[in-house]
Amino acid sequence: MEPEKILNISVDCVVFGFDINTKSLNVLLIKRFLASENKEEILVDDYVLTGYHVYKEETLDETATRVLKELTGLTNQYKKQFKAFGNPDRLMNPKDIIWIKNEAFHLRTTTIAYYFLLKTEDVDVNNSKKQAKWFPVTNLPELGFDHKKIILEAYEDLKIKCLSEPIIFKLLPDKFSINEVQDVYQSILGIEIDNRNFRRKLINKKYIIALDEKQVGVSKKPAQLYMFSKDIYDKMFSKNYLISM
Amino acid sequence: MEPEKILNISVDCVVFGFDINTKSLNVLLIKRFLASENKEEILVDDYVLTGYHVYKEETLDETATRVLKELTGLTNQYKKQFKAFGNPDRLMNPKDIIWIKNEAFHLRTTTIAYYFLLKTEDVDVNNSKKQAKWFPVTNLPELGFDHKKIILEAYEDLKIKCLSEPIIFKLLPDKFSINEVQDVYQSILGIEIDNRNFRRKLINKKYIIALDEKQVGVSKKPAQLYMFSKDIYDKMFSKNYLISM
DNA sequence: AAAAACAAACGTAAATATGACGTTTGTAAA
DNA sequence: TTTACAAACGTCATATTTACGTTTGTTTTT
Repeated sequence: MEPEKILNISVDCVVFGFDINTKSLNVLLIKRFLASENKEEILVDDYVLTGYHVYKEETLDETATRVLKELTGLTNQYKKQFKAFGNPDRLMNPKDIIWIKNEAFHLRTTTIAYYFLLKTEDVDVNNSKKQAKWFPVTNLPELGFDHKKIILEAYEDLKIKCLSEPIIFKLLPDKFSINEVQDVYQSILGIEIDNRNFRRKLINKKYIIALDEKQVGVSKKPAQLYMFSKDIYDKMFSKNYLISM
Repeated sequence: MEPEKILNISVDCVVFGFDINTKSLNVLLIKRFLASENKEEILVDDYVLTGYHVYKEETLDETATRVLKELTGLTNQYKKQFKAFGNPDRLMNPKDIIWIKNEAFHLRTTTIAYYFLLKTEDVDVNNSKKQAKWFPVTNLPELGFDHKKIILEAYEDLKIKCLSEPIIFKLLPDKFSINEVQDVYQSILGIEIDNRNFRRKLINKKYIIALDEKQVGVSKKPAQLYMFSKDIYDKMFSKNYLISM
């Protein structure tokens, strides 16, 4: 039996996945489709974030973890609670009202929004009851509720946070090349970075550790692989207090 | 008549005020006191943040603005929604349960926490129905509910944010000296900064504008006054994308 | 087997920023 | 007039960033 829900509080999750092949920062979205009873008219046909109500006996973090697990099977992924959305009209677009009629849903629901950082390759989008699909964050489809706003605010937070914290590595495999790290930064920030300067900067960080391994199965020169050492990073108490406003 | 409340959602406000005289970053707290019926036993005697339930027809931002205004009379102050707190047990300390008996309060309330940045001098702590008092953020009194946690998380957010955004000026008067800016940084970050280097750095920013004015009523050499130009800052699209993880 | 293609990796010089200090200046109070 | 002292200015060494050119090690093509 399902635990008791808090009817007016939900958690919505912006699942960011980096696709190392297409070098694209993607968001995992769920299809929302509803036709009229005679099936002649399409009432709702768009996408939404994955989310669910908070249970009476769980923390907000637990809700987020549960929501991600239900959709992807994944646990232990990086997550951040970045903002709550509670405008009285946030579920009041015409399509949303139609949709909500079919769901057990409170019209004045406040949602606590999280984002996750993971690798697209870790998610099997077909192995889910829901129709889930990856979209580049720069090319989102039509979105229901206020979910476009939520995604864009998550993206803004990620852009800022990736400059000062080593969360970028959550989007990459444990073993990565310097250029892959650069690809992630470029995708997130939407900028070009000089490879020679970036490489030097990264290699000089003590918490970026060269492995005895190279890429395999690539044409052209295979890249040296590195790992990120959280231990070393933490020990460097890397709050460097550089004021750069 | 009071608008209808959402019983299980509140907004709590961490009101940060910088005291330019004592050079202290303070938090505005409200006394919570309850004696037993025979007045012989003190049941609750501590402090809490200012906060209130969200009304059915208002946004979360509006709630925060209202809460600040009710306590201080102030409007148009810098605010940031930084986190929601919704643990099932967050109002379950013995004192909190006693307290809640006397209030119209839902035991499983999720709170959306904001912090405000302003000047202590702008607040008249005596001109309020509630017993409000400033405490240095480094020397907090006993706190009710989970408010200690909320304050510390707000403080952490502020520490990080002040390094990359010019929010520091929200804690200072419109006209300020270089050393006053330094005082704010030192108070927030808990570090010593070399005055000569800091001064050089700040003066070189194009959005720090020297005024035709000096401090008055000080012994010793009066300091040159400056202002912060948000216009210039914004035009410099100062997202400088300096990766400094 | 040699050559071509090309990403990976290395290198260099100038400009800018930072960190660690010493020195001078302007004002009110002694 | 002198003193005290915060405000303001200056200097040098080092570190970081920016903007490029060059070499190296693979696989694929000839």
